[in-house]
Amino acid sequence: MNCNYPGFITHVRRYVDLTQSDVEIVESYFKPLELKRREHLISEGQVCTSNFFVEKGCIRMYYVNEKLIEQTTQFALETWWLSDYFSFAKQLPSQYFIQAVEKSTVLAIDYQLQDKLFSEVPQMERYFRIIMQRALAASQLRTKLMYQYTKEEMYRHFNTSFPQFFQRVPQYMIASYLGLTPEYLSELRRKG
Amino acid sequence: MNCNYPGFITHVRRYVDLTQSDVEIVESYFKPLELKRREHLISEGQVCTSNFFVEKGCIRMYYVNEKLIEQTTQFALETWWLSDYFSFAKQLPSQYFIQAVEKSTVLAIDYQLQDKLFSEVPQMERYFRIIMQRALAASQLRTKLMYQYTKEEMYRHFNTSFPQFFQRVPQYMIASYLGLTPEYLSELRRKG
DNA sequence: AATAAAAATTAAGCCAGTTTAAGAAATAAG
DNA sequence: CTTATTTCTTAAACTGGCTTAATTTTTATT
Repeated sequence: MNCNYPGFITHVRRYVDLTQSDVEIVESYFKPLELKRREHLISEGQVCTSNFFVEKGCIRMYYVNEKLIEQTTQFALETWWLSDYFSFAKQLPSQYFIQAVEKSTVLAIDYQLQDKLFSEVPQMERYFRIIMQRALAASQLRTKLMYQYTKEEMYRHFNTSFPQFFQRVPQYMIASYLGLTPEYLSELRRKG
Repeated sequence: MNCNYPGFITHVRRYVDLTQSDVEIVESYFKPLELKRREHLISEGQVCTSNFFVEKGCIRMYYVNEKLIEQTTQFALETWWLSDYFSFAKQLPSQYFIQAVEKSTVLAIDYQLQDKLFSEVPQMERYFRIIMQRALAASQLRTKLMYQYTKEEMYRHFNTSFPQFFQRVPQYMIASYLGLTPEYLSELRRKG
């Protein structure tokens, strides 16, 4: 395949057809970002001007709560999109940080350029329609898990569903994402 | 405006342009449903074949938990879309019920017809891309509130942000949606 | 290899919110 | 208007998970 971002183009082609010339146009709209571990894509107070696609690595979104603790609200691994969609859609300041959890490669599409891309390659509007719907489905599923599981069950579910994740991400971030304290997560791990 | 579903067409036109002939095509794809209070649109085990737009009234999505209690996960008022997007996108059985909370008018677009609509009126693909992104933004906001607020704060926030809602919806549904027991909600209301 | 900084563990005390159970009030149905 | 059903309230006992604080382990830096 003749393209610069094979992970990304393969992903797009799972949902829509792109000719070779489409691929070249599409790629020209995306900016690759090489991120060191713990490097930030955006910080609280900035407008989230881009939507981010994870080519390689892992990023997270978090905010800092009133006790000055980082509360992780989302992770994104390879082939996942992540953004503060409120800030992105309205171009208003974000309350979040978006940060690389480990060394990562991310593709960024700018809010300002999106519409131009859609008019040049209409399939990309379809691609994003499908991606947004899929993200919404994932979000509904997660909401259901948060209602139906106890904190202990959240841990066990997450641990058995994504065991590799525990190797890649510090425990305190996982604890925060699951809605429990690091101390309690530690207790649950000991229990086995 | 010359159309059958003015609430809906006005909403679409907030996001994309439609000619009069577009309007006629679009409307032909939607099925109006008149619902009595407590009438169901879908039940657990069925495939959620439609995406629902609330013209008038209020609908909710809920599942029945292991204690046989109805757990409400979402409400939709006028101009909001609601569906089980996992079941809808994959055409697999749903774990949810979708029900009218009060007498309602809903427009349904069928999964099977969606793609035909998008090829006839491409602006509708754009409309749904925007709607899905907006729903995702709302979902991210809600997730943040669930992390940062205590149950008492959830109640107070909801109560001051949507006071009319308390008049329209039984308290036990609201309690469930906010993630607290009806007993505790009652106690909070007494406290004022 | 030595030092500093960050992350994870352990344990005791505590409390926000649940559970249980019974009764009162509101709404719907005949 | 009467009865049945659904919804809401009250209160006491209970507990899952948090807080606090001190210690150990791991990771990063010089």
